[in-house]
Amino acid sequence: MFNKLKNFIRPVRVRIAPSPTGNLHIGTARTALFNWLFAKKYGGKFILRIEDTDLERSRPEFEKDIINGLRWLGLEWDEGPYRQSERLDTYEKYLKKLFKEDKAYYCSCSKESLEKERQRQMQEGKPTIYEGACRNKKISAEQSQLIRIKNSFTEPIVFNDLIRGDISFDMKLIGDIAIAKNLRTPLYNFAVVIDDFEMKISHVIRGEDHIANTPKQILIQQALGFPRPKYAHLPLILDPDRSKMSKRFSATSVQEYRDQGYLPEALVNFMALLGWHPTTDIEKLLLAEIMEQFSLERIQKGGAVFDIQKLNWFNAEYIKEKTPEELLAAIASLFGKETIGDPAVAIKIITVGKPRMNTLRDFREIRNSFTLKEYDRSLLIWKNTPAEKIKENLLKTNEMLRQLLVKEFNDLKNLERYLMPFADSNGRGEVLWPLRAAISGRDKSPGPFELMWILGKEETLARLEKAIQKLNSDVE
RNA sequence: GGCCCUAUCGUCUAGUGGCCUAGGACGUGGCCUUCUCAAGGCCAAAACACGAGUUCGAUUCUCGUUAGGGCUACCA
Repeated sequence: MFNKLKNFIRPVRVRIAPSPTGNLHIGTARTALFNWLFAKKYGGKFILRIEDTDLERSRPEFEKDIINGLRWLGLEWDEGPYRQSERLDTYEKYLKKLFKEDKAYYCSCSKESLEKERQRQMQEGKPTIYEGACRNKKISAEQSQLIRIKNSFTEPIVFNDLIRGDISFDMKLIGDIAIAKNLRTPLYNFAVVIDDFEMKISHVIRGEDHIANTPKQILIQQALGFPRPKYAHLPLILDPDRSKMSKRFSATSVQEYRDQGYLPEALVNFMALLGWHPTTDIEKLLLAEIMEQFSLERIQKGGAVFDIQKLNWFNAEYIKEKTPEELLAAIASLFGKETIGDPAVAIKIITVGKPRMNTLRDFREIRNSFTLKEYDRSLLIWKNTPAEKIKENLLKTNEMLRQLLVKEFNDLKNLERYLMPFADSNGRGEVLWPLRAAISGRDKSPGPFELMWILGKEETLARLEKAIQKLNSDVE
């Protein structure tokens, strides 16, 4: 019984097949994520295949970026990376097989004539197809421009998409598609079909933009007698104008988000929710938790707009969960040790700044907010309190703080316990506002105790003196 | 132009014929907390594209319209 079942249920093997013609794209990363989730959920294998058949545009540094990006996101692969450029013998073998069986032929049409034909068809309102002018011409390999496959389908091809249901294509509208430039240079649709077969891919999970390629790939599969994998086409990630995500609106590469100080947990969580939804109302989920509840049935059909606000919220949430030490390490590795300065101070800044951070990059801005800028005397005045009273309170707090040991200054709780009774008896606003204003020099800032804790005794007292002088000179 | 896909709050979505007075999250607004700003807590506004069917009953099923998107390479 079990063996019988095994004949029908193939082991789950999925792949991510990026082409190294650019940095790891958000869309590719999300496709990788869904493939990874599917593989892990069903105990299958996740395979990485680099589709570098386009020699002109493929670059090793992009491959490196893709690999680093997937690792950073925590999407480790079980097999690979395979490279199509290293598999040319295999493609040639199958190309020869097609020739031998009279299923492929050389085409000598020039790029220009093909383009002209295409334009003409479009103007006449006809579908743009290659009708097979060279099909029976017996063109030699030397005269050839490219290799085409014979499409003799008269019936439509219907395939079942796991997300969208049956999709049907009229094969007469597809024509004899190009599958290779020559025996050593396969084209995308051909290389994909060969590799998916050779790598025993069970489920092809990819972006919606590949729906139109599917009948072409099935055509090649059938010519070669390959089994058909199951298909699932994911909705696209969209820009705010609902077109396919592009650089026009926002950063499109994973690298850019990492550089901007986004955490991998946040990006993974956010990307998973672009087209998929958990089974409960809890949206904040780690990779392993998403995997637990993942299923293709819960994937949306329509495209999803990339909403940076929600990404920011996720990122802020995950930042709040980290310890200051963890954040310090992440910031140091991202921007270099020199942006941090004194680690002891940096830890304090992060502790105070954490609720204000959307990204790790915000650290710099928060750190800079502690430098004292020139400010107006009126900033020190709380509501309608007389300047004399303000000065009096400032003098008193200055005096109290002066008596504290440096060690006592470094204890945030102690600082607060020490000063609060005075503030309570003289009015919190009248004491705390001028204190905070004097130390920060700004109308908006963290609380006075936090500021003093970060700046230390010496700097705090210096700033207080300065404020008192301001009040003295202008009070006359 | 042709082919294909899609359609619930501004955005991501729940919803599989009655549990819907359409639920959650982000964002937005308000209130509370409070020395300011954040953070936090509470509350609110905000959507089934339209038109025909099917049905006792449609957000949910069917058809059409409209709107959006994708593909249309010797790129992947």
